[in-house]
Amino acid sequence: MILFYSRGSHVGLQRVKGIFYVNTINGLPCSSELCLDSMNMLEVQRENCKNPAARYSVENIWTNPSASLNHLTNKFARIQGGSFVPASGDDIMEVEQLLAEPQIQKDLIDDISKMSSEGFENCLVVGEFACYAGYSDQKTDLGILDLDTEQAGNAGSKYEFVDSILHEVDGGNLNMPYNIPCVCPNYILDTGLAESSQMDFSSDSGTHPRNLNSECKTEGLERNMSNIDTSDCSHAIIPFPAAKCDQDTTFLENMSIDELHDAFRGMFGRDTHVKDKHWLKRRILFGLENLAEIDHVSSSLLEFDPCSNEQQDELIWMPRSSLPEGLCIPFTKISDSSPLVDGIPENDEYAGQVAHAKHLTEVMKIESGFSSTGEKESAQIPAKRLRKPTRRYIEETYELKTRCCSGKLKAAISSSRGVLIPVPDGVHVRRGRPRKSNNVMGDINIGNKQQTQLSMASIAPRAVSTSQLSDSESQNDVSDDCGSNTRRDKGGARRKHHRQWTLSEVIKLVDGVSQYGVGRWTEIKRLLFSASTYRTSVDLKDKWRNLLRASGAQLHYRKKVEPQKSMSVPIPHSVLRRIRELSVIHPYPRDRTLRRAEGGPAAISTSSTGSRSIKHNEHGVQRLSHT
DNA sequence: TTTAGGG
DNA sequence: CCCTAAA
Repeated sequence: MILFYSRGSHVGLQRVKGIFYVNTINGLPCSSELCLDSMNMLEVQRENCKNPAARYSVENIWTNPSASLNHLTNKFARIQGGSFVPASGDDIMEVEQLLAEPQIQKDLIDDISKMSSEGFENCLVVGEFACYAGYSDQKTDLGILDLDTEQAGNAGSKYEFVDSILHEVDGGNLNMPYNIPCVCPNYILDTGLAESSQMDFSSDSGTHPRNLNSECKTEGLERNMSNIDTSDCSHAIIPFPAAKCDQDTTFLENMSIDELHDAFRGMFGRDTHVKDKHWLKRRILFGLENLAEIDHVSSSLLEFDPCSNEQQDELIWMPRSSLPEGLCIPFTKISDSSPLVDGIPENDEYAGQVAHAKHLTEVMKIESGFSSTGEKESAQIPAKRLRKPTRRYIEETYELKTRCCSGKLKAAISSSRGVLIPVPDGVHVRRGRPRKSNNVMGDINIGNKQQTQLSMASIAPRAVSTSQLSDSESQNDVSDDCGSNTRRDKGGARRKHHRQWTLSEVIKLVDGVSQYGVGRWTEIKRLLFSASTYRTSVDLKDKWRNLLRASGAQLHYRKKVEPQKSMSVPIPHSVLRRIRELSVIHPYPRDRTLRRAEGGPAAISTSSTGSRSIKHNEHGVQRLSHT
């Protein structure tokens, strides 16, 4: 059985009584567990659910399509014969693409369908494995899952398809109301990189070379599928070791259902209610086949038991042979930093999921979750297909998280019907300039009506320190960030916090202009203002314009030297003079009229050839600045 | 994306 | 500072 993990995703597996639970994905705990027993079985189990009725398994899909399986999309790990093989980047599909582009998904489906129609039904394909909730009535077209049951005993059955989503997708009706957050944000992953590097998987890659998927393909597929391009299906197909079952089925032939159940229980430590003999036989055989190997694998893999209260549990991490370096994160790390559900009642599934989504800050829409009791399916046959949120959404969510952490929440999240909807900035927050007052929070004045729509907007007043900005350049150059919350996203944002220009900045700007000339704002910004992130090149330009005005360089025709009217930061005359000189050499306003107004004599006397004179003039400027 | 210029 | 057109 193959489960997918997206490129860079990591799955933490825990083995309990021969069943492998996927308890973490990308280091984040799963709210719903993916249970993999030692065979080709996949189960979905509610977390912390003691109710056996709420235990979902593929058995149900196999035998009872109306079983209340909640939807599950997984692309985690590649597992064959009980060995855990991380899929290499080449033969997995980008989950993001899958989720983002339905067309791609359709392509995959087309591929699979094509193969299916060409007689490759014997392959096990778990691409975008989707389990269906509320898949009711007699419509048992769960893809090849049924086919599996029917052909389990066929001598030629070596592979089987599991494509439970094809029909629905083709009908444009794919329902995935509940997504396991299999793709975890990278910025969460990043937090644990340093620690994770300590983990050593070197022995794994060497110990289990046979687990590499390339071999998986060569073992079985190329034999029977040599005539097709394996790249078409390499992401999804593995050999299914049912063939060997056929060889040994004889000794199980005579067993009754009950006996098979006993054997099943003895092997997997749990009961099954599946009545299908073929299914039971194959599973038992498969379990026998792979038990030894699994034990070997689990013992040789890195064992990591964060919760060591259960002796038999082993946390197994994927070998990182084909994984990006340093992406494995100890489970405890993440679980510590991002609690799954904190402070939320366990039985409140919805709230828990919302919290889950919030914690993951991941693009996760929850439309319908597990119902706590067990009644579920009929009520909710959601009609919406879950799509990967747009990049915009992700960014906003990320920003939201960031701002949440910094106490400056400006976006609102409103939840309706379980769908998390990010409210872009500016939708609810009135945009506008603060009134003439110095109230920096002026732009936070929000209409009451709109404020009611803010479900969780808390705009923490921040200490305004404009007046505290001293002239010491070092201080004001280093201190930034806090007030530089520039938000230029369309749709409006709050006005950038006014940052007073200090004298040092002005001098720096003047220097920059003298060095690089007027108009090279980007260059000046990069070379002189690289430290101050809050000053953009546009800011420099604006400031220069203001300086020109202030220095009276452009206002010759008016009041000549109107010294600083009411500048909060008085600019020394020397600097003003320097600005004037520069304005002569680098006339900023290209306007002819102004140019005429500012009088040419000075320009002619100091400079003759425009740009050439920059350096020449620079010295004069420098001298001026020192005075 | 950067610059110029109006607001 | 913001916004936009233009390059």
